[in-house]
This record gives sequence, structure tokens and C-alpha cells, in this order.
Amino acid sequence: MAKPGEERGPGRRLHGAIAHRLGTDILSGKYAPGDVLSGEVAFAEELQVSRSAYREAIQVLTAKGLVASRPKAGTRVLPRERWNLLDPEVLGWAFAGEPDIEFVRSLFELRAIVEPAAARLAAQRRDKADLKIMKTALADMRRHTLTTEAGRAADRDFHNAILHATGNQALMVLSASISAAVNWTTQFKQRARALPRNPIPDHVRVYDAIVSGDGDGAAEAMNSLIDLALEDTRSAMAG
Amino acid sequence: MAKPGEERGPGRRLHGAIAHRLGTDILSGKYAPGDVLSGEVAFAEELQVSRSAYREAIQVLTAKGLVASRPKAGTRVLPRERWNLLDPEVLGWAFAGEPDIEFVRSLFELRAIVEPAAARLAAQRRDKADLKIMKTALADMRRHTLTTEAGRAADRDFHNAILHATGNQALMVLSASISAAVNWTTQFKQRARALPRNPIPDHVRVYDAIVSGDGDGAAEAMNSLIDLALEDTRSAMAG
DNA sequence: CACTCGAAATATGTCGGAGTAAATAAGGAG
DNA sequence: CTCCTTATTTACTCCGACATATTTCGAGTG
Repeated sequence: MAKPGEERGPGRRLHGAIAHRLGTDILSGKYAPGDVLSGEVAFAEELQVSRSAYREAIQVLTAKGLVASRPKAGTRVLPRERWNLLDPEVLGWAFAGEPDIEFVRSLFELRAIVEPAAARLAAQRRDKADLKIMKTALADMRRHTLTTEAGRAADRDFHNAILHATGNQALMVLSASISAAVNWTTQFKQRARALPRNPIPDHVRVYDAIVSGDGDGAAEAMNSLIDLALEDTRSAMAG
Repeated sequence: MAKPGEERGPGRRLHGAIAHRLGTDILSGKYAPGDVLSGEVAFAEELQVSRSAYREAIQVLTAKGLVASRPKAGTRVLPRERWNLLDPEVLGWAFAGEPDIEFVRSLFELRAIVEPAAARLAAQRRDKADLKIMKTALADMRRHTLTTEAGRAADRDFHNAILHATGNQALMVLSASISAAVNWTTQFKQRARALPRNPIPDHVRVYDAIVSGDGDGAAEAMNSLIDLALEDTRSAMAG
């Protein structure tokens, strides 16, 4: 690699850049579970960084369950089950290269489980502030399409507002992961072709049900919304 | 504090011990969101450790979204929404002291959403190996009660086996979090009083439904199992 | 010959200090 | 009063040495 500084974006620290590089390498399969990384001194020298910076990067990966180090034995990649795949940063690393189709499928399945239930709870517990956020998010989605970053941000805001309206902390944390996944997949869809369907009506149906406090309706509307999004993604990946 | 070595368990590194201490302090509210920690040099000296060890601990907390540090501004505790509360280690820190009742409630709500759906999928996709693991886990639960660590481990194994049988990676990762939560809450129930209900029959009903491929039955059985567990926990906390 | 115990080798873990870069705050020029 | 420059504080990075934990290999013993 060239100078280390070239590979890190603005604001990102050196150890963060190293963690990003190693993380994407692990998620992409360049280092497989069970593999033992080169020794600290050797690897740090290869990356042209100090041992301290390298070690701090390894601590980050260790905290996310990707690797584990032991004296004399070295640092080895842990089995996939130990990976914190719902960590937003890990999720980003997973989608940095070509995302694993099977993993995307399992994320959609999780969405299909969590979000309709969340919509039901949101319909029962939402307050005026929540509804206001959803309304403006919908308006922003109409103004900018999903082809723009602003449009995708509005989409994320809408889904986040629903999860926030449930008042459930654990669901809110999942929201970070799920919205990250949604972001990556919508971006992925755009990469392939123009979005074949107008997503607004589906979102409006969810919103209307939440406004009127109709839990079952909100759950069902959200369910069909996810089904349609899944279809779009599938056809984009297949084509 | 006394010698640093006294506060770390076997196998746990020094920076891991520091991360554990700071993590529990943050989760317990000793350091509130927005608070700025003392400078590296001062805090490291206060903890009687080197800056390297302290910094590596901070990297761990940063990776889990608990804190963020910037030059000149210092290291500050992030708002709760940024915390990776589903990280198994963070979950452990949350239950190290007196767990927040509202948080426990939200975890049960997440369980009530995810596990019935997982049981439904497991009933449709399980193979013989999955069933075998569930069967032995049930037998172990019968042999040791939930008052013993072996019994709680068997309980975890049973729930893990269900999530594993779904073949869904994202659900499997959630399993680590949820089983950790289940573990902590069962332990918490024991702390208060003897378990008032025999949990075996509920588990057997779930198992039978999964064996016979009855998705709806598995989901419903799991749903009532969680309801009962929630009641027990609630009465234990209230008492 | 097999087996146990112990010493050496090796990689991670810990340490303290020096120097760099970045962000805020203070001060001066316009 | 505003804007730009400067100064200081703090985290960030690097370095080299020492400590500690495991594995491995060898010597001693039954």
C-alpha cells in the first residue's frame, strides 16, 4: 500500500482506517475464520504504521467479535457466529464490497419480522411529534427521489421515526442496524437500474394506519412494503 | 483503587478490565451522556495504568458506541441512542448493577417479537441435527433446574438451537444478545426467590410443534412461554 | 520407552515519554 | 463589531524497552 494517509478519509483516525481495512478484508473473506494474522511487529511494519496504532485497530475488531488474540498463539479470525454483524460499522464493512446475497436475504427476513411489529406498536403509542417527523420525511421523499442521497436520508428518517415511536430502546438500537441495511440495499438497487416502482404509496399507507391508530393495518401495510422492496432488490441483483 | 491486577479476572487483559470498569460505570449512569471524561494522562494515572492500556480500553468503548473522543474537546459519553445495547458485552455491563426495569421490559418486547417468528421459521426449516440439540438441551433442563448454571446453560442452548435452525445469520447474531438477556433475567429471577413455575412444559410444547413442522403452533407456544417468563420476572422485580 | 516436569523461545501485553496534528479559544487587525 | 491570526490544550501517533503468558522442546525420571 502507499502512504497510509491516502487511504483514510477526513476525520477518520489512523487506527480507524486500519480497522476499516482489516474489517473489510475479513468480511470479504480475504482472511477466513480460523486464519492467523501475521505477528504484530510484522503486520504493523507491512502497513507502515506503528505497533500502537495497529494494536488499537485490533482492539476495535476484537470488540466487534471479529478476532481474538492470545499471547504466543497470535491473532486469529473468529468463526462467523461470533461476529457482531448487527454492529453498524461491521454492516458497513459487509456492504463495502460485493454483499453476500444470502446475508442480504437474512437481513430482509429480519426486517420482515421486526418492522411490521414495530409499526403495530408505533400505531398504538405514537405521539404528535412522531407523526410530525414521519410527515416531513414523507414530504422529503416526494420532493427528492430515492436516486438522491437526500431522498434515501428521508427514507431512513421515516423508518427510524416508526421505530422511535415504539418507545422501545432495544428496537431503537436495531433501527440503526436496519436503517443502515436499508440504506445499503437501496443504494445497491440504484447501482443496477432505475427503481421500477414508486415507493411513496406504500409508505403513505403505513403512515395513514399509524395516524389512525390501526395497529393491524400498520403491520400489514409495512409487511407488503417490505415484500415489494425485497422483490425489487431481488430483480436488481439477478439482472 | 488498589493494584490493578486485583480487579481483573483470569484471562482478562488489563485494557479489557478497564473497559469493563468504565463500561459498567457508564451503563450505571455514573458517567451520564454528554459528560466529558478526565484527560488521558490524568485518568490513566488515576487508574494506575499506562496511557496505552487506557487508550485501548477507550477504543473498545468507542467501537461499541459508548464514547467518542476528539482532540481538544476530550472524550465524552455519547447519547444513549448511539450505544450498541445489543452488543453482548454491553448487555453484560447493563446487567452488572441494578438493571433498568424499562430496559428489561423493552428486551422482553423484542424477544416477544423475534422469538415466535424464529420458532415459526425453525419449524419449517429445522433438520435432524437441530432437533437433536434441542432434545438434549431439554433433557439437561430437566436434570438440572434453572437454579444451577448448568440449567441456565441448557436453557440458552435450547433457545440458541431454535434461532440456529432458522438458518438466518442476522437472527443468529441476535441470538447472542437475546440469550445473554435471558441469562441475566433468569439469574435475576433466582436472586429474588425460587422460580414459582416449572418451565419445562412450555418448552416441550414449543419443541413438539417444531418437530411436527407446525409453524403457527410453534409461534404461539413460544409466545405464551415468553408471556409467562415476563410475568415471573415482573413479580420478582416487584416483590 | 513413556511420562512428567521444567526451561527456553516467541508473541502478545504493558509501559512511559517525545513529538505531531487538530480544534477551540483568545487576541489583534480591519 | 466582524473576521482572521495566533496560541494553547488535548488527543493522536510513534518509538523502544520490558513484562507476562503460552507453547514447545528437552532433560530427567519412573
